[in-house]
Amino acid sequence: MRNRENLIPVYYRLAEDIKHQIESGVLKDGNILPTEAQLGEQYAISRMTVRQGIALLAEAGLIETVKGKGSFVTRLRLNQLVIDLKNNGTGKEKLHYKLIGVNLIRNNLELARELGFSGETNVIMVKRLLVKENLPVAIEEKFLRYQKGKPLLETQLEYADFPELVAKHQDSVPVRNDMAISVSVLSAEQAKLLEADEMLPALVVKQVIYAKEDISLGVSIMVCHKDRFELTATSYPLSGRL
Amino acid sequence: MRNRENLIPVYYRLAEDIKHQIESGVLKDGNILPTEAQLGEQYAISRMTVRQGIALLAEAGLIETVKGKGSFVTRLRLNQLVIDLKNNGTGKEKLHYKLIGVNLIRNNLELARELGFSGETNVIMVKRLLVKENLPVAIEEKFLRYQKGKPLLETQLEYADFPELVAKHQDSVPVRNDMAISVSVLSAEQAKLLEADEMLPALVVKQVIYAKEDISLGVSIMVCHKDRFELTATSYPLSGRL
DNA sequence: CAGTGGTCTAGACCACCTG
DNA sequence: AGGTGGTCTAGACCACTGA
Repeated sequence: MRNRENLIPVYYRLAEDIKHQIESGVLKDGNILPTEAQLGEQYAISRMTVRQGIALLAEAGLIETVKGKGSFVTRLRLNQLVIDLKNNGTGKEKLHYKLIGVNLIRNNLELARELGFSGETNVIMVKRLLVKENLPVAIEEKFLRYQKGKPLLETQLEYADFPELVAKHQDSVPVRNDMAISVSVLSAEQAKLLEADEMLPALVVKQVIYAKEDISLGVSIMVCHKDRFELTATSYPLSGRL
Repeated sequence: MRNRENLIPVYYRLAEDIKHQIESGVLKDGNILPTEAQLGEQYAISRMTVRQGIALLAEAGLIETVKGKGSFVTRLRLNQLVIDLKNNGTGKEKLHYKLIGVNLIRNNLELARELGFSGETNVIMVKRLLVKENLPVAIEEKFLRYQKGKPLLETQLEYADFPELVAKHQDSVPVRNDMAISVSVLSAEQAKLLEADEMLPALVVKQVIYAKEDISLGVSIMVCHKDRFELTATSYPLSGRL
């Protein structure tokens, strides 16, 4: 059964059929799917093509396959949410970045150790303000390993997001980004920058970018105005494309 | 080149080889990979097997393939972080759940509309306290569509996490979970439950569970003590299994 | 036009699970 | 032992890209 008249691939149709059966409750959590051979017969397609469809469903988290047993419907992993740092902040309005300052902090072992920058005691600190419609939204402080011969370009400082900035500045390849979300209150200095009251509660987002083998490449701390910034996440991307 | 002596599949070795080339900087962002035919020749394997390895890399977000052109190294999507609601909270210590109350709120159109429960005006509200080592960590309020003949069992109320609870209580299949993270201050009542001071800043995590076609099935609001709860996320799961 | 990735086949052998 | 999914092959045709 080659893919004639209709442009969408057969394995994709198979995957969608099963997906709809799951979402409508025909196939329930824990149910076993027909075997790959059976599905191949039903759809009159070869087993490898069936497997391609099965793989899509497994990737989306709708089913799990167990060697020697079969494929089983699983509850979607709705406990895993994806937070997309782009399209995040406060609505669709464009954010502007206002550079406050760039410092090279030399030989501060204390700081370097705190940032996890083993073997490097010179730290670059970048501080900038996120502005939306002339209203300050958050303060960003970024700490980077000093890297000889890799200057920070003006344009990078103004526009690049954090993982991108690290990638541009480092020879090492960033492979992981860890995030911690917590709550604080604004200091006098922070309140002034954000044009808000001191002691106002604030959302604090800390990121650490790692190269392979857990080598820390950079740390970013965002202090966000509580009424002008909201973090959102959704489970959807994990089960996307189907 | 069948898979002899070594137990790991060939396509997996291929994927790991390329992964290491990317992580060590041999292959850089934007570089094109050898064609599938070339890789097949290099590794002395068939093209379908090469494609299996390529698919792994694409799934992990390390490369992107473009029809008619080739496969290209991409920067990892470190802007997408995954929040895993299990293993989240405050360390590895086990959380206990203390049920505060269950209410059936009848014919409250205002509330039902606010929750997005179209066509259903009866709402079940579950309130419970998250406790760690005898210290209250967060207050949870869950709102569920009333569903005839689907009682909430004691055990579910005590242990089930929110998406699971919704799945158990509803006939509809949950397919999406949206989350919003914001900041608030404790009310007098909340402060009392959390054994904390009134007006203390608090992390607020709101979740909405949907069935297909954006039908809202349930809403959960967690108010977390700022010093006893921290949300963490990592980019790792998206690029996992390699 | 030649080259690329995307789809698909009809086989094969294997490792794993269950009765 | 018989059934399942996991791996792999050696072909084939297609749609898309670029020169």
